[in-house]
Amino acid sequence: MAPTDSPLTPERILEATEDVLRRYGPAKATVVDVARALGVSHGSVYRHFRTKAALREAVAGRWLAPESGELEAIADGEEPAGERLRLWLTTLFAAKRRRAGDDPELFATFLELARDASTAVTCHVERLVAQLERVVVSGVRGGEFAAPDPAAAARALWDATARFHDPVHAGEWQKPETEREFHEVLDLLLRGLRA
Amino acid sequence: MAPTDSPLTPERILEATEDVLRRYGPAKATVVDVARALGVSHGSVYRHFRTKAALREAVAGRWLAPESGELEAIADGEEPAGERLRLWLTTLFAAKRRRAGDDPELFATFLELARDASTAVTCHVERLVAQLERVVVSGVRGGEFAAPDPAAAARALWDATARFHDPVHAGEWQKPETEREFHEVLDLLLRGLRA
DNA sequence: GTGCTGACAGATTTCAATATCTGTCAGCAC
DNA sequence: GTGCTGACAGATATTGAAATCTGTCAGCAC
Repeated sequence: MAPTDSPLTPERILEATEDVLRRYGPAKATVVDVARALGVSHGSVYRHFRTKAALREAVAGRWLAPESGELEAIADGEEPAGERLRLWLTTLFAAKRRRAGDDPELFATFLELARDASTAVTCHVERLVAQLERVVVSGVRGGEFAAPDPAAAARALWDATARFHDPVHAGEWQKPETEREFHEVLDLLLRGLRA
Repeated sequence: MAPTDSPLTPERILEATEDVLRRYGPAKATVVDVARALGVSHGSVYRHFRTKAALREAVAGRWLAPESGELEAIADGEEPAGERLRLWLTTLFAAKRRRAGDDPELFATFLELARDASTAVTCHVERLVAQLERVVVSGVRGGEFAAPDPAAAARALWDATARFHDPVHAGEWQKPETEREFHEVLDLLLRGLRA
């Protein structure tokens, strides 16, 4: 790739890293590849990101942010808590499934990071469980849900739907019966929460 | 290993295969190793099992059988359905966790087979979900549970507890908070089932 | 000083030669 | 005939030498 006159920013490095990851996948992508794509030496990349791991974390963070944003809008919406919960989980599952299909290489990166309990992924999960907790709390306030410990209930909702959002299960998401199984689990969980 | 005078039976081959898998793990264990342990040529092993995959399947079947037996006794017991369901799932989780710790190499074999959707593992899961369904049906009969479609409810119970029985999650089972999280999920699911 | 380069040491990965394994089968021993 | 052996072809895994990568840093250009 030819050198550019624009300055080398973290932002530009992250974009190039995403491209490289998409093209080569997490196993083959190297820092040298990223530098080559930017037309700079790899030493310059290390000026902005201390390690290769930090770079991958940053890419994952950028990739995860829109997901958590979209869900936040639902979690803090105006519908009844039951509706919101159903919509939130359905949207989460749909987003995961879409991205696993559209961006398999980036998704593989994300799966590796999840395996190592990376900071970016852990924080993302904490944010999402906190959103769930807000929905549960508002449902309890409105008399729609009964939950002595909303934080525990939110965590239980997260754990009970693991098969539909944990990337290790991504291979099963394509199967036609999965959609039905997801809704069965959702119904059972909602019945368990109702006052 | 010195040759024996006793005849070469499938049973003896399976025992030797278990030993070899325990010692070398699924990645390194070979049919030649099994034959060596038995003091015969590897051609003799192929007389009893058509392929290496068939041999691994048979080992997995033998390994899985006691688990499904123990759970069957609980599923078809006399206690109230709620108690039975709680005990069944708790026993399943405890058994998985124990075996993942005691026999890591054999457990890794089992994980590989689960990944490939092997016949032995698929049948095992079907047996277990059928047991769950019997518990749900008896709960509905006794007026303890409400479930329009017991088969779907059984499947939902299985899917919602995936994090606590699916071998891909085995790494998380050691964490101290997992026991509590399991019971939170269990409580939520039982509340969802109650009439 | 600021931003980048390119050479470097040690760790990791690649590649091709070599060895081992899987699955088959003709044939030996009983 | 029955049960096993051991050699074989093709596929797979191992190995060690060579190439590449990661992360550092002295120094060049501006």
